[in-house]
Amino acid sequence: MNYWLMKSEPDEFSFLDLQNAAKPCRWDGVRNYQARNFLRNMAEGDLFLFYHSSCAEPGIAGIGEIARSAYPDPSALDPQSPYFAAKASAEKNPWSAVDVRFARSIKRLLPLSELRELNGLDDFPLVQKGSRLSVMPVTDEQWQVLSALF
DNA sequence: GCCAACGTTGGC
DNA sequence: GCCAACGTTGGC
Repeated sequence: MNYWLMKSEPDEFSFLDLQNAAKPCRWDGVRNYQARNFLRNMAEGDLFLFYHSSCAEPGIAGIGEIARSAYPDPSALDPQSPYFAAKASAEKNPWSAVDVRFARSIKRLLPLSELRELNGLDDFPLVQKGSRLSVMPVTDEQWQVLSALF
């Protein structure tokens, strides 16, 4: 099983939204090739850190689980969607989505500022200067470091 | 709101 | 293929 981190703006979709959802939620709108490639490497049952970005308290809010592995992202074909991709077609849709569900809560939000202080996360893209990846892998070692705070 | 850093676009 | 211009991300 692999571990991941995925960013979401809580104003749009928060960890609480995921927790309160009655069924799996689609994680769509990823429009970066590197992030998309990580999506495609996800398997049902993988766990991910749900990260809140672009908000008052950026940080890890909780833990989710991949409920369905990657499939073509329907939002790329929807002209009404903010994620509409004009160059995509049903035959050739380069973008992927996964479905996710709530896995477990953590004791408190783990703020980015605190994550920067931890030892063992130097190679973690989240804390690297200039990194904007919205989907990234988490190594077993990094997960171990973080799980001490869950 | 600012701005650094990055990714993408498009002319050449 | 280069690279300037532009748009986006995302912390602060």
